[in-house]
Amino acid sequence: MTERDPEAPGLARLAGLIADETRAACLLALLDGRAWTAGELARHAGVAASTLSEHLGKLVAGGLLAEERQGRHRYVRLADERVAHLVEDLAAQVAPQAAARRPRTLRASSAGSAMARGRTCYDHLAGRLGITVTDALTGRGLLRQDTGFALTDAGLGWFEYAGIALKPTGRRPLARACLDWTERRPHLAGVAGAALCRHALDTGWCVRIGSERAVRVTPAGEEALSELLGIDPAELR
Amino acid sequence: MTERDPEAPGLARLAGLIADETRAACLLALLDGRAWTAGELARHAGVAASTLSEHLGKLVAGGLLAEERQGRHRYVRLADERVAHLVEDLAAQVAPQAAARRPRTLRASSAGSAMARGRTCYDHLAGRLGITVTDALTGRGLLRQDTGFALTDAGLGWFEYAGIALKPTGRRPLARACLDWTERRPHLAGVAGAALCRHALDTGWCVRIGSERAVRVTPAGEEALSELLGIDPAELR
DNA sequence: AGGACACTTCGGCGCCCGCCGGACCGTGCG
DNA sequence: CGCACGGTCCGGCGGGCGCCGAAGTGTCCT
Repeated sequence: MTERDPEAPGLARLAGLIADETRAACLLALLDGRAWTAGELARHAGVAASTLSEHLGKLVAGGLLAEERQGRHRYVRLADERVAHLVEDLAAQVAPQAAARRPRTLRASSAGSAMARGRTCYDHLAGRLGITVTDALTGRGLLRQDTGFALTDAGLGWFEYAGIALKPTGRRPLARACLDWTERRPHLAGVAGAALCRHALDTGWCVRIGSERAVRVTPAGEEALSELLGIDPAELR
Repeated sequence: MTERDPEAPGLARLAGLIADETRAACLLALLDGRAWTAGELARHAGVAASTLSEHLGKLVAGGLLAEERQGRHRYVRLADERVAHLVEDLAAQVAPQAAARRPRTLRASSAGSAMARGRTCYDHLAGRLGITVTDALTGRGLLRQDTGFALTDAGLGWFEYAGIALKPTGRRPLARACLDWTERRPHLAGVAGAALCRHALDTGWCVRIGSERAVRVTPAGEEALSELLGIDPAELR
């Protein structure tokens, strides 16, 4: 009959890179958008350094990770935004089942709630913080979600007014919806999402909690978000 | 250190479903949006019926496929639009490497060109046809791609004028970009893309070529697309 | 009723791959 | 300079899984 699609082997190989629990754990950890050392990932994943070294080799060879060697350290991060998008989407597909199990231990629950309040998702804001900002933009007519997902002209003006530069880079879309897997709702990603997140961290609207992906809104951030987007500070706590 | 993400096992399991070449071939085949019998897929993939039966069992159990049993036939199709999106995205990630190898045999090349001219991608139009229509919508101010991807108000009016109903279904976005993996450019998917494709097939603007994913524009279709979107019929040949 | 056919179940085979520990190599620090 | 340490390479082990053919079940046709 018709021959098997020629891209089937490539598809299988790509999926195979993610199909290992240890590698999956690495990719999820790297979703914070930062570079980790091989050792950190090995401890995080709970396997021997030698094992993780091989995993990194495969992920780098497969184009999912970019590496940067500094002295005796090997730093790796997600190769680009496309890979982050891919992992997000896969994780979001899994989430519906995960939503069924509720937080078990107190510690997991409180750690979970910090993450649920606000975190970074690769290079943009996510969690309730990300949703709140996205909703505020939409409610003020700066972002259009009813017929797709795009900034309006007023939205472009808002970014300019707020002093957040949006420089178009290659083919990456200016605005893109990223499905949050705790809130199960779309939030702002793409160039605009990344610029907003960077601005928020640079100007001190948010700070990272420890070395984790979770972020916290500062008093200065509350004031700025209230003024620029009419967000009630209580929503962020 | 910090514990491994709790969704790592789920992510690995999901990817594992796609990580087999035979299952990948099935998923790609099913991207045409139609239901295939187990036997058809077995012949397509070139494995024994018994082998394929087991694969289908896993894909269905994993939620990637929906099945429908009719008499002695087992029909399967992609479970929903989310799954189609996922497979598309993974395939698009693979495509860059595939683009390097050019068509080899004449037969593959001509079969490829029919697919490249126009085809369905799950439930919307893709290939050069999909791109041309998307570009025409964008050029006429009906679709906005510069700040994201969304229909404009004029675009909503166009669909109404053309007699294509857009009924919002659940959470599925009205317009969404789908990256075409032959053209490497975004084309219209989502509710609007599906409605447009269905309308095109129902009213005879396009017909399927054989039992494949490839579609051909009819003379009536050329006239309609020229009148409604100013598309030069020569672009579609 | 009987036979053809689509699909499923089962047992067995063989390969692939993730894991580890131990040896090795290079960097950085005291 | 030498030791500690991060990372890599290698051999070997074990489990998981995709494959098949043969036997079994249910459906449709004649």
